[in-house]
Amino acid sequence: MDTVTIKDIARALNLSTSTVSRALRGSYEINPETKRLVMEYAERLNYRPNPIALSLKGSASRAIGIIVPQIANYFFSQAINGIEAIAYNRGYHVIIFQTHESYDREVLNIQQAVSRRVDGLLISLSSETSDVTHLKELQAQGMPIVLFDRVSADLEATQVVADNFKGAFDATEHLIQAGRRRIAHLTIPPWLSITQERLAGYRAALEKHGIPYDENLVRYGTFGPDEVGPMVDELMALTPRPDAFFTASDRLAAGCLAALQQRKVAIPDDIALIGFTNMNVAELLSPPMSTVVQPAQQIGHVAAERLIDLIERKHRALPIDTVRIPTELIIRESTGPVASKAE
Amino acid sequence: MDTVTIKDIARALNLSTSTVSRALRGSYEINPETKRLVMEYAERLNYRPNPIALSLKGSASRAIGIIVPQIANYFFSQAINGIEAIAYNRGYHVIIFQTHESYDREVLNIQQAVSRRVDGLLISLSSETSDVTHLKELQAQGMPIVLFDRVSADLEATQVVADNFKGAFDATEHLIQAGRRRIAHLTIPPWLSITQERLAGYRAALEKHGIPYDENLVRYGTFGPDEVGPMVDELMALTPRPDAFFTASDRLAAGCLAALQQRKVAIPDDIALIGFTNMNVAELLSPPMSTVVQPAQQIGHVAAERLIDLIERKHRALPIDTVRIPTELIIRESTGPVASKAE
DNA sequence: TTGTAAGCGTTATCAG
DNA sequence: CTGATAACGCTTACAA
Repeated sequence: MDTVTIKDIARALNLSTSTVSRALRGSYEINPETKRLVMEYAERLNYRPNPIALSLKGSASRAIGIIVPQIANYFFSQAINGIEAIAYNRGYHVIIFQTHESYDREVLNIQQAVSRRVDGLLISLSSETSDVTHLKELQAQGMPIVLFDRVSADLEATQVVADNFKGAFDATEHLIQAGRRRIAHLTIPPWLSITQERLAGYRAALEKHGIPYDENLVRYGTFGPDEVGPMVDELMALTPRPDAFFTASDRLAAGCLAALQQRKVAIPDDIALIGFTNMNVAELLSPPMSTVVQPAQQIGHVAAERLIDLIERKHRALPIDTVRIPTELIIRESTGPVASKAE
Repeated sequence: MDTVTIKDIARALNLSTSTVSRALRGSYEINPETKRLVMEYAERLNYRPNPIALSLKGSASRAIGIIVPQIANYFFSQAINGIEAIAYNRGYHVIIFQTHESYDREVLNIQQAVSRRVDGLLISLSSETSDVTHLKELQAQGMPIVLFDRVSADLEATQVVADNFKGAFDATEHLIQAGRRRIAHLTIPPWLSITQERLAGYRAALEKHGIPYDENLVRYGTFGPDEVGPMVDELMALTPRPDAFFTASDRLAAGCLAALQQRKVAIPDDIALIGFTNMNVAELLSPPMSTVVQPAQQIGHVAAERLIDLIERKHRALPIDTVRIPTELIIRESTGPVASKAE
C-alpha cells in the first residue's frame, strides 16, 4: 500500500519494467493498448516516479537550488517567493540554503546543492564572498548559474538586480527637489556591488544639481544590530548638519527612524527621510518615510525564468547579461516641507 | 575531475568498493592501515558521499521537509530560520515547500516531500486544510511529523505553537488596565486553531475584568489585501464606538494603523492599538503600537528539535504533546493615555 | 512491440 | 579483514 514503483505495475500487468517505463513516458513506439493499460493502472494506483531514482540515473532532478544569505529578510523571502512561483509553473522544485553571510557556508551549501543534483543554481552572494572561483569551477563543469541581487562582475553569468543606480538617483533627486542639500547616506557594506551602484546614483544626482559630494555624509553599516544610533549621532553632530537621510535597507531605515524619533528630531522639518525598502515594510513605515521599493518578487521571477531557460537550453545563444529591474519610488508628504526650503 | 565516487577511490587504491565503503564509515572491523589509506585519499580528493544514492538506498536522507503556507511572511521566514539553525547543527538539510494556503497544494507538496525521501516533516497547515487524513496516513506509514503554528487537534502529533491564549489575554488585559473597555478584535479566519485560542484569551481577559463580550466587536479577516479599511469603518460606526483595537497579525496591524491614520483618528487618544506581530515588524511599528511578539524563531527551534529527536528515536516514549512557547508583550506609551481614562 | 541487462553510487549480506 | 553480489527505482541500449 506504500509507494508504487514501476515494478509493481509491471508485475501486476505482466509486463517488463522497461515496457512500463516506456509506456509511462510515451517514448519509443509502443502498443497503444499496452500504453493505455499501463497509464490507467498507474493512474489508479496514483503512481509517481521516484525523483531520487531519476536523479541518481543522471537525468534532470527538476530541482533548483537557491542560495541566499538568509531567509528571514523581506527581500530574500519575497525573491524566493517569486522564484518559487515560476519554478512551480515550470515543474521545478526549489531547495533553499542559507549562507548566513559566511563564505565557508556558501561553499558548503553549494557542494550540498550539487550533490543533491540540482539542475541549476540561483545565488545571492554572501557579504563575505569576494572570490568567486568556486562558482567559476562549477560553471566550467556545466552547472547553470544565475546570480541575483548580490552579484559579482567577476563571474560570466546572467545577473538579475534591482536598478540600484536609478533608484538611488531618483531618491536623492527627490530630496533635492524638496529643497534638501545636505543629504546623508546610510548604507550597507561598501564592497557589495549594490552598495556601489547606489552610491553612484546618489553621487550622480548630487552632481546633476551642482551639490558637492561630501564623504563625511556617507556611513557604512554592517548587518549587525544597534549600530544605527551612533551613526545618526555622528551625522547630527556635523556642521552644517544634514537635512535629509537616504538609507539603503529596511534595517537601516527602521533604525534611523527610531533613532531620530528617540532624539526628538522633527521629521520632516529637521530631517527628511527616504530609503530603499521592501514591499510590506514600505507599508509599515507609512507615515514618516518615502521609500524606494525593491522589486524583490520580480527579481525572483526574472532570475528563475533565466535559470530555467538556461537549464532547458531554450536559447542557443545563452545571453549572459545583467538585467536591471526598475525600482518604484513611493513619495509621502513627509519628505517636505517643500515650500519652506525650495530654492 | 568531477565528483569523486567510492569507485574512483577503490580503483585508485586497488580495493573493492565495499572495503572503501567500510573504511569510510569506520564500520566493521577493518585493517587500520587500509582505513588510513582510504581516509587520506578520500580527504585529498575531497570525496563526499552522494546523498541521492544514499536516499535511494533507503537509508536516511538527512533532509527534513518544511511545509508552510508561504515564505514571504515574517512569521514563517523566521520560523524557518530557527528550524534551519537546529537542523544545520544536527546535520540535516531543509527542503521548503509552500502551500499558498491551498489544500491541494499541501497534498501535492507532501507527496513531493515523501518522494524526495525526507526523514521527517515539519508542517504548518494551509488555511484551507480542515481534514488531516492525508497526514494521518503518512504518519501511519511511519513518517515523523511535527506540526507548528497552524496545528490540528485531529492529528496525534507533537504540536508547537505560540502561547496564543496567554498572549491574547495579556494584550487585552493591558488595554483594560489602560482604561479601555470597548476593545475591538480584528483577527484572522475563525477556523484556525490559533484564532480560536486568541479569541479565548481575549474573552477570558474581558471576563476577568467584568466586561461583557460583544461579538460585534470581533471581525474576521481573510489573508487578502485591502480588507481592513472597511472593517475599521464598520467598527468605528458602532455606538458606543471602540476605544481600542487588538489585531491578530502583522498585516492586520499595519492595515489598521494605516486606516486609522488616514481617517485622522487620534492614536492613542481615540483608539489604542495592540497587536500580535513578529519581531522586526514590531520594531518598525515602533511609535504607535504595543505588540505581542510571536516567538517565531523559538517555535522553529523547538519544532526542529522535536522532529529530529523523533527521527532519531532519541526517546523511546515519544512524547506526543503540545508545546506552548510564551509570547512577549512590548508596551509602548501609545497604549495610553492611562490617566485620562483610568477608572 | 517487448524483454533483458547494465548502470547511476552506495551499503548490506554473504562468502572467502 | 576483504571481496563479490544484490538491491534501491528508473532509463536505455541491445536483443528478440
